[in-house]
Amino acid sequence: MGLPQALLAALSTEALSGYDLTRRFDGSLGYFWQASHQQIYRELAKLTDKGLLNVNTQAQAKRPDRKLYTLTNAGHQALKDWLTVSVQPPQLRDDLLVKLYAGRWTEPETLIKELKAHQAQRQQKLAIYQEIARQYFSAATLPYAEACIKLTLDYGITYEQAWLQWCDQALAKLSEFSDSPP
Amino acid sequence: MGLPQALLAALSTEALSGYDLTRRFDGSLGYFWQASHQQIYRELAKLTDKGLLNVNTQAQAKRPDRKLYTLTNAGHQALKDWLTVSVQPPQLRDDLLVKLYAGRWTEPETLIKELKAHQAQRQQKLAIYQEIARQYFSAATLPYAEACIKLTLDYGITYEQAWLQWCDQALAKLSEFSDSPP
DNA sequence: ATTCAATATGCAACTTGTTGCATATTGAAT
DNA sequence: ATTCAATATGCAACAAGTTGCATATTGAAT
Repeated sequence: MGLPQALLAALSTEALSGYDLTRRFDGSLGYFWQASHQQIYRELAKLTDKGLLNVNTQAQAKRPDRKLYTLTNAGHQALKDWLTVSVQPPQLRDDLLVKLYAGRWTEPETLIKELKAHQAQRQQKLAIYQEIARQYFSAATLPYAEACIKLTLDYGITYEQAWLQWCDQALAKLSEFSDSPP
Repeated sequence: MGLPQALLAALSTEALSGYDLTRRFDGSLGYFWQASHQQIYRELAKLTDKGLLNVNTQAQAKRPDRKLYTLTNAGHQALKDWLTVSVQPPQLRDDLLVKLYAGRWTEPETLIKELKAHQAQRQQKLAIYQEIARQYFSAATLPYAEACIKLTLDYGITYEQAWLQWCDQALAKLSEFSDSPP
């Protein structure tokens, strides 16, 4: 239960189409919540049914109609209500850790290779987060709304940095069991 | 796609019943993969159908039968094969970050309260991880199999520490916008 | 001319995960 | 005497997420 709220949150400051939202979930929003366009369209229909969203269909000359969604008063209230209800920390489900748990059944080299692939991906993500922080959130003082969003970005940066730090240690430890020179 | 492998991994070193596995997922394994008993029983049936698991039903005097599961050769091979196929980093889905993203629609005090609740939970988890590390993994040198498992524990410790570090910053930042004294 | 990427939406089938319920026994606590 | 926790398994219904497919147009590239 987080996608409905993520959609409400995204639509709380601007009117967006399903397509726009899909791209939001590739970027900013997507750094802490992912959703495919199929999920988004389905959920938008549900939220509209529940009376939380308004649809404003814009006919376009030569393209499919754009359906712009905005919050109804009920939608806005639902978002505010949710903000006061406590939520649980997410459950961790990480294939890589399952692999390490069963690591005895493969060579250290296999694990090292996998870790390095993840390391490269994480480094990229971290660089992106840092670039966003530099470009959009480098002001000395931010207003409350932006400061809140910056906290999510800070989270991403802290998290990726911690992951990379752990990865370095893990690689060092595994190389102790490896025959081939590092 | 990780539950089947987590089950195979758990059963790769000992024969266990569904009930045993359920408790494993409350502890060690559960720190990086969660599953309810319903999921576990369903998946065990599936894996048995596929010929990856053997069942050895033990009639017990006055209790329901215990079904002890072990890996077949095919099951063991499936686990080994999976270890060589690369997996993707997990997708992040965190309600708390969605809340911060939409933080402008509520008071900083609401967010602070929520963060502190999560902080307490995380501190507890960290303490548990550290205690396990102290009790079972404090030897100067561990054999490969144990060293691999220790890496998953190290991950948990690094992750929770990083989270708590971020949380401190976040609380400090939010208190700047709060009327009430910290 | 044709392919390809981007724009824009959506259905259907499937897998995975959650919630609620159901059964049956033992032993300890109230 | 009765309740409660632990042991031990499972079904059914639902919600959430994934995968594959389908449609239709524009403009740029080959």
